Amino acid sequence: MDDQARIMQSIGGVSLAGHSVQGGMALPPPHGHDGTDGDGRKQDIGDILHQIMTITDQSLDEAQAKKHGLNCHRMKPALFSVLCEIKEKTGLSIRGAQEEDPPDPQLMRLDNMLLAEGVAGPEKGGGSAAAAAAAAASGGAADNSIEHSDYRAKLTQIRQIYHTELEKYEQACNEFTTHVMNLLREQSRTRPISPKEIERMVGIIHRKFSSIQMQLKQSTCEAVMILRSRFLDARRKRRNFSKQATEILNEYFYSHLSNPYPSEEAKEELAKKCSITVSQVSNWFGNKRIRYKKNIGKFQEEANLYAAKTAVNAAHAAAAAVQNSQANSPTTPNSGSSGSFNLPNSGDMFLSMQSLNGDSYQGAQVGANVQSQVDTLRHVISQTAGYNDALGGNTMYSPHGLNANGGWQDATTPSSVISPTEGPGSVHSDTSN
DNA sequence: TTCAATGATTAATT
DNA sequence: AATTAATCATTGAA
Repeated sequence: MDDQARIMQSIGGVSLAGHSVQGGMALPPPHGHDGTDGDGRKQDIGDILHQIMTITDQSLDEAQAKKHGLNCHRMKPALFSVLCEIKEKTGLSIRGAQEEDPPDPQLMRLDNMLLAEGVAGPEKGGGSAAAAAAAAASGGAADNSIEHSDYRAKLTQIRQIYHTELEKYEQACNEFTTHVMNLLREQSRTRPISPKEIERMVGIIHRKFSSIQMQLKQSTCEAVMILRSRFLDARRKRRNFSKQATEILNEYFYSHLSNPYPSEEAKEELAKKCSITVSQVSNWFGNKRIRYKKNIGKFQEEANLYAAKTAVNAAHAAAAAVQNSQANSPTTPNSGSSGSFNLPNSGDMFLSMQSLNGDSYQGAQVGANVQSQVDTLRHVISQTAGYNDALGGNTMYSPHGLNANGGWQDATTPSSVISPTEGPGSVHSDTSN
């Protein structure tokens, strides 16, 4: 009972003091009259602590009243700041180390991948538009793009899910953060909470949410990878090139048999003509070279076919070239070999064509295009010559620029003529499956 | 179903 | 970076 009375009295005192403070003047408290200022403050603090200790015993109304009283006490700000400081120090010592952790490398990887796959980042409307344009530009690639449109549709689906989920998370995170911040700010009126602490709390919340986000990103990445492996693995969805494209490629190949390495520009040209990509052209030539070299006999028929195809033009052009060189015009301009694969300046050196079937070619220096025409001519010659030298099995002759070591020397070879009637069925070395 | 043909990928090489 | 050689995975004809 006695305690209670004293408390009530103190409350009255505190309230009074508070009011006086609010009034604008920091008057000494009622108890402060008896001695020094220090004594009064001590008394104040004692009172406050006492009140805090006993506040749980009070009824709600009383507690509210007391709270108000405490809030208005003139010592409150100072005490709070001191308490904040103490908390700050202890809190920091507890978990001060993991303040600014570096960005998670795994998260970064995921982010990069999502960005690369076009899941994260800006809406790739341009991408689909470009693809559509490419499809429109190239009729042959239509089926290809249809294939990809399926992939794109699925990717867009993933993308949408990812973005809505991400947005949801973000929104939830923000909501939660503001909620917590409000709560803490509210509490900071009655509890010593420093801004730094709030900040830290926000950081913790963000970390938690970002770990959830990481899971989302991880599963999205997985989904994309699966989609990718199913749709974009070209080995699975291999399409044969159109007959036309193969034709063009073969024409080039056999008319440049001495050096079937199209320059970058030539590749681009071929790619455009065949409605395929440059790397596809490179693949094709890579495969062709190796397979041709491995089993020339098998390709003989094909070679002759394409040789015959271009024979007329080539013969024409070659004749013109020879005439030109005989007329000692030093540079042979494009002798317009049928318009196709006219290497503009393919870096081919001037070739001294001495030994075309042993004949010494007096035209000494002609351009690469002529060389290719000569290649073609060789086929024609070989075809008409009918030089059946009994290539029953794998007698490796070195036709054209293919030297004994298996390299394509652009120098001319002393090619004795080729057997045209050599059926397939020599060594089948590529059929390793 | 089988199997050669073929486009793509990969590791090694230059 | 381009190419070779080996290999993979699919296509399409038989």
